[in-house]
Parts: sequence; structure tokens; C-alpha cells
Amino acid sequence: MSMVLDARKGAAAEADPSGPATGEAPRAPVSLHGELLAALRDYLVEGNLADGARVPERLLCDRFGISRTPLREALKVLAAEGLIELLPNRGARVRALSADDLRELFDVMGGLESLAGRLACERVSDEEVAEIERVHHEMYRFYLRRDMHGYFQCNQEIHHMIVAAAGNATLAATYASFAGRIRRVRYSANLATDRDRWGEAMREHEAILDALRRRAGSELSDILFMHLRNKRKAAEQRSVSEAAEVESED
Amino acid sequence: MSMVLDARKGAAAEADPSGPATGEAPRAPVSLHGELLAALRDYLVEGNLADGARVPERLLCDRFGISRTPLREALKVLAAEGLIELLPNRGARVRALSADDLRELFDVMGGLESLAGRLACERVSDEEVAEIERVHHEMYRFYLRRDMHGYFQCNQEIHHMIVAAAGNATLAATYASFAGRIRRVRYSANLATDRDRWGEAMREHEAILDALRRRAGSELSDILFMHLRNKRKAAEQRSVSEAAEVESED
DNA sequence: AAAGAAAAAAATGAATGCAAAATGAAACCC
DNA sequence: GGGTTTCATTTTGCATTCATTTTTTTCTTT
Repeated sequence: MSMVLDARKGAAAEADPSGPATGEAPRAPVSLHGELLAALRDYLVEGNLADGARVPERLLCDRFGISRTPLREALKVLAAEGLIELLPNRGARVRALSADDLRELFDVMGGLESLAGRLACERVSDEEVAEIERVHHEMYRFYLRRDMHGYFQCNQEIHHMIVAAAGNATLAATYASFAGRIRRVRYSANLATDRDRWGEAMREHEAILDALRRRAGSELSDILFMHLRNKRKAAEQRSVSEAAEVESED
Repeated sequence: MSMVLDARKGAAAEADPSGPATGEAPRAPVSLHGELLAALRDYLVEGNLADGARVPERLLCDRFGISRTPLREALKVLAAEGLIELLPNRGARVRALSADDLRELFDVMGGLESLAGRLACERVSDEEVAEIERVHHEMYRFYLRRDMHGYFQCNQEIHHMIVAAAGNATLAATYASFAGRIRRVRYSANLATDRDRWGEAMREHEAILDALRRRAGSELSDILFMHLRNKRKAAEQRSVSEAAEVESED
């Protein structure tokens, strides 16, 4: 991807946005000066700026080789998305998520996954279920091998597949938006330190798959919400023991 | 309405960031030149522009007494919110919601209310339940009197109270955003023409209150989702019989 | 006279410029 | 010497300007 931003003039273009589009854009902005928005979002999500730090307009303009106008447009959008906050006349700051914010975000994510599960049961095909099962078993093998990284990947993929199976683009976009917002806080290794939680999570995933197979929407809805709720609790517990740990694994 | 936006000079001072409370703006971006965003959003939600119509920049600039820069910033945000869409080099258009979009939006709203109900059961106080009951009974009286307007008001209020009782500002903001997006389509009188649906909705509300009283989160979650799903079905059925009816009631 | 091509007009996207506000620093006062 | 005030620098917010692109109008050609 050429990453636009070639801008007429000198265009820095070093923007190395080789970004792995894991599915972030909450709403692929058609093609706005779209690259910029996506690039800036990645830049923030990847944690290049510290929590609460000012967002340096001038610097970013140089970084992306554009003028302030399009940059500020993007900042307004990111503020609406909740990644940054705009102070009256004091510019933009990276939004630091409080413990309460985290709690809220986890619950909303839980609600969205819960909804996704319910909808998925209404329309998921046997083939899709089979595909999810496949990844589930792959994940189980990673679990047996105690391979956190592989497990995490599969885990993410399963949740993503359930959302996709819901067949609701609006939901998918909303989900992606919140996922990006949470991703800034790399709690990630939520169960690395907690073997019990890992086993529990695995059992919950068994239940998820079971409910999906039976197309038990309401039940799956409950399980998914509780699954996220438990994840939240584990993360909370971990956050008290370790103040803040930065993990670069993906 | 004078529409603030007294422009350059004097401006400011109206910021009033004091009250995020009620939570209407999907995400009152602090106080951007906030008025503009809110004003523009209202302008669109109120249907001043036809579906699919171009959003006339110049005209709106005059209308609000500002230059194109802040207007375009607001447009970008509204596009991210899903109210308008930005075409490559052809400007902004009012986003026309297809039947599928409506279906999706209703389901997401259902999911959010469902989540709100679940969370509300975890923390709602007896006083709050009593308050909701009060409005519920008021609504019932409107129902008996066949007063659509009063009923609708109470209905909205109850749903809003449940979302508020969830005690999750992120959820409330998201909910408000989607509510605004749907409001453009004033299906509103979803049950005016359907007496049976009205009675059914009333019964569903009885069940909602019952579940809430018992703090039966999972159950309330199901009921609320189905309540919205039935609302959707009623709206769909109505939309086929009547192509498009504009109602100005609130 | 209709269809297509060329030119004019308007609008979009982005850069630059300018006034007001904020931040930081030096001078001043107690 | 500590605290406050004033002044310079930086930054923010918006208006204006400019280069393209789109859209409309007009003119040519068969």
C-alpha cells in the first residue's frame, strides 16, 4: 500500500504505515483522505504517544507530510471516536482511560459480543460453525501447549468470526471501533499470569461453541457476556497487582 | 433560534462543559466549537435536507455564519457518526438509510438496550425502580386513553431511564448516537396503525418491569432484545404498506 | 436538430495566513 | 529569596487563498 500522503510538495512519506490492518477502521471513511485517518488512528493505537500526552499538531504534520487542515479534521474524528479528547483552547490530548472507563468499555464490548452471538445463531451456516470449530480446536492445541501467543490469535479470530457471522455491518463497525479503543491498553496478557483463568476461559469457549452449534441465541448471549465480564475481572485483578506492564506481543 | 455561532470575535464563553450529565450528544467532544457540531447534527436529524441530497457547504456556511474550515471538520465527524457520507471528490450527501440499514440499526439498538437492562439489574436501586414504575403506570394510563403522544413520551423515557440505570456513560453515549441516527427516519408512529402491536408492546413493558423488579438480568436482557425486535418487525410491516409517511409528532 | 466536444463556472480538498489564547520566561515587587 | 506580574514565544482556531476536479453551459459537427 502506497500510503498516499504523497502530497504535492515535499511529502515526507516516511510514514511507515505498514500497519497490519487487523480490522480497525470503525467505518472505512469511503476514501476520504482516508489514509490519513487510518494512519493516525494506528499511530495512536500503537501507543506512539503516552497517555494524556499532548498531540503535537506540527510534529504530526511533518510526520505525515500534510498541512494542519486535514490533520485537524482527522483529530476531530478521532476525538468523536473517543481516542483523544479536545480541550477548549488547549489542543488534543491522548485520552487516558481510567479504571472506570476500562470497566465501561469491557461491558460494552461484552454487550456487543452478546448481541453478535444472538444474531449469529439466527443466521449462521453449518459451514461457518464448522470453520469456527476448526479455529476453536486449533486454539485448544495452543492451550495444551501453553502457547499464549497462538492462543491469543485464535481467540481474537473466533470472536471476530462470531461478530462476522452476525451479518450486521453496523454492529461489526461499532465492535471494531471499541476494540481499537481498548487495544490501546495492552492488558493483552490477561491470563498469562493466571493459569486458572486460562482454563476457565477455555471452558467458556467450549460452552460458546456448544451454544452456537445448537443455535441457542439467548444462551449464547449470556455466555458471551459473562465471558467478557470474567475477562474484565481478570484484567482488573491483574491491574492491581501490576501497576502497568507494557507488552509488545501481538 | 438564533443558532449561536456568533462567529469569530466575541464567541466563546458559551462553552458550558458543566453538564455532560443527561448524555445526549453521542460524544459531546468536550466543547469543540461544539455548538456547530450539535447544531449541524440537529439540522440533519430534523430532516432539513432530503435523503441523499448534497450537503451544500456554502449554504450552511452562510446559515451558521462560519467559514468552510470548521464546517468541514464537523462534516467529517458526522460522516464518522454515519449521518452523512463523504464521496471522494463529490462532497457530502445525506445518508439514506436502506431497509437493511434500518434492520441493522434496530438490532444494534436492541443489543444496547439488552445490555442496559442486564447492567441495570446489577446496580439499580429500589428508588430508581420505583421511579420507572411510576412512569410505567403513567404510560399505561395513556395507553388506556389511546393517547399515542403521551404513551410515546413515557415509552422513550422508560427506555432512557433503563439506559441511565445501567450506570455506564460509554453505553449511554453510544445509545444516544444510534438513537439520533434512527430518529432521522421518523417511523415513530410504529403502532398508531396497529392496535394489536400496541397491546403487545404494553404487555412486553409489563414483563420488562417485572424482570427489573426481580433483578433478573439475563431475562430482562432477552425481553428487551425481543421488544426491540418486535418493534422492528412492526416498523418493517408498516413500511411496506405505507411507502413513507412523515410525521411531525414527537 | 441532436449528440458530442470544448470551455466556463462552481465546488471540493488542502495550504497558508492571521488574530486570539495559552504557555513559558524574565523582570519586578515585597 | 519567594511570589507575582508582565512580556515574548508558541500554539490553537478560523478565514482566506489556491490548485484540481467536477459540473454545467455553450459551441461545433454530422
